[in-house]
Amino acid sequence: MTVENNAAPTPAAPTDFIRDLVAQHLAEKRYDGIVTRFPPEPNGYLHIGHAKSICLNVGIALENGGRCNLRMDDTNPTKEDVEYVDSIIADVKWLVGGWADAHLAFKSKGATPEIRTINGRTDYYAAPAPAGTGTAVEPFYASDYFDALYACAVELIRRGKAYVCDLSPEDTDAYRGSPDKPGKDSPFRTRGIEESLALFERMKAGEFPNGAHSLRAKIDMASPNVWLRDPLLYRIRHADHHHTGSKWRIYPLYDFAHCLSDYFEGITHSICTLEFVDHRALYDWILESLDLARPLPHQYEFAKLNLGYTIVSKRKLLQLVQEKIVAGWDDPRMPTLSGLRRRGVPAAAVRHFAYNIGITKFDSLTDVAVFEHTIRENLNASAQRRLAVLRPVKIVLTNLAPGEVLECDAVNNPQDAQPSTRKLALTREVFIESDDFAEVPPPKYFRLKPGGEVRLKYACIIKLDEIVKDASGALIELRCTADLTTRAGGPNVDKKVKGTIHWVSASHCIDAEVRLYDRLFTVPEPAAEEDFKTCVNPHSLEVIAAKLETSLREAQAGQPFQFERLGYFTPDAKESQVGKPVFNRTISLKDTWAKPPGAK
RNA sequence: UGCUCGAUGGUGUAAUGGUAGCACAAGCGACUCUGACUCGCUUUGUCUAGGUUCGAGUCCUAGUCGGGCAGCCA
Repeated sequence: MTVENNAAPTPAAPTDFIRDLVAQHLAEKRYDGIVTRFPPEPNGYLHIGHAKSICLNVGIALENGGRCNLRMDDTNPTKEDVEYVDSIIADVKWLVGGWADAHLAFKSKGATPEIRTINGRTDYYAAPAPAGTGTAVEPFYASDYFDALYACAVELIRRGKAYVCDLSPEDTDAYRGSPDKPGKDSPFRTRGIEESLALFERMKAGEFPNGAHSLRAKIDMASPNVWLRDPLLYRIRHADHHHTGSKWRIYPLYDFAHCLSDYFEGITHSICTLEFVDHRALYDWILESLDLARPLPHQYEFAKLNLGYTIVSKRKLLQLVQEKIVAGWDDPRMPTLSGLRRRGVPAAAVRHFAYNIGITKFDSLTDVAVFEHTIRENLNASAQRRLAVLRPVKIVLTNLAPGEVLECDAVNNPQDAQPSTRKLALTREVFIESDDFAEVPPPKYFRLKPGGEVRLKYACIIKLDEIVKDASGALIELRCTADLTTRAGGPNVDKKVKGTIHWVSASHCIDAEVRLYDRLFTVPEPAAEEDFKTCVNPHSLEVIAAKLETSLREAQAGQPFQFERLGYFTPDAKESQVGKPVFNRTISLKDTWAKPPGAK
């Protein structure tokens, strides 16, 4: 069980053109209630771009007292897998948990659409699981509609609006023409209804090899919209399906399955990304061709997320996984929800980000700094502070006796209304960060330098007396004097020095592995490269052996900490154990000083 | 050069015919036992040209530039 952080509320609902439309439709009483859906294909893990869509769809449901169905858009058995189904469920629950759980809808496990008769017409309805009854639930599956979809396809054929075509895939392609040139009618376009019906049934029975026939909508081969040039509705695929097993030998295509799935579920607003704009005419055509009994859903499109220094494409992320450029879909460097979670990014921060970036139809590139800001903002409020030294340099406080232990009170989180404290042990030997010492300090260096003073946070001010090196000139230790009058309760506790640094006692600390993550790509727009893999950041992961204050030994997986002056760190959910923690750096603290001129 | 969608500071977004605002970023300063946080200040914007209007980022026309579309993927 990992510690979840959903403390920060998601900010007030934004407004955007889609929410405006929803409000308008509600005012017009176009629908009884608002139903959206999030329809991932289980062919990869969900990423930060999906989070934008989830927050939009679930957010609209939440704001309007409606629901958002989680639906597997699983019409292509050759690319899909239960591993992905499981990860999608876990990631969506994580993202929505503590925020809008009541509006994320599942169906009863094993349920298939109810078949009803409305005004003499056969109708299919896929109901959500009743709330609070404790029945087992699962996501909606487009594949649960295969029977209903088949019936709709038969109905289309009967109405003369679809036909079985025998053209090969290559010929189908050639007949389609190109955007600026009309296509050509298939010779099978005029085939009789009965013949198409019989052929379609034999396709279903598995009598033909892949590609031998297809079911096509009869629309207009000369349409300027290529998606209206008799698009395929069904293809033959002799493949088993992760959810329906070996039952089907034909599978519907996206355009046919999606609009009808929306209809079966009573979706009102079917929100998708811009690349589907051209498909909207087909979406409407299919639904309008069937004389359906209930109000029809409508499709609205928004621009998907593009994030700086990030790849937001399941296909490309899959390549990183398959080629082992990363350790898996949940590698903390991945922009997947699993990766972000493992990295220590709170779900609330992802949600906040999704709300901050807005919803438009402009294809933009969001600065990754916006995301980093929401992560820091969330963690600053929620993360307990601890002291840790990543790259230790030994200090000997010469005026402390060996074995002497001075207790110090350290604040756990200064952002808390009533900050609590914990005890830290100050001993003769301590470690400080190597960055916090400079033998030849640059200008305005506030940290430890020869003859200089610095405060050990929560302890006292120390003065550097002597730098000890070995014969080769390598640093052995720094010998300092501790001014114990500057400790809490001491007469000079208020003495000011420019620098305060973090430290850990050499005898009261633990050794732990810490993984320092940096951005996975070296360029702002890796997707725009000829080959995005050529700009993978070779320094995106550095594993170090750090010295941590002893209380960190008990850190729970998923629990966020701020290592003071360094950044936010979270025990790795897979490899960290209580007693032997392994920390992932979620994100560094903002550093407005260390940046050398001209550096990144 | 078919169809389609779009264009507001460096980035992202708001303003629904009436004072161009917010966030991030950047810069300066204050505060500080985290060079963090917080606070204050500052820089920078309506693609172009016409038109409608008392008034246009918003409406109209034309242009420019950019995105998407020709999988038996979704």
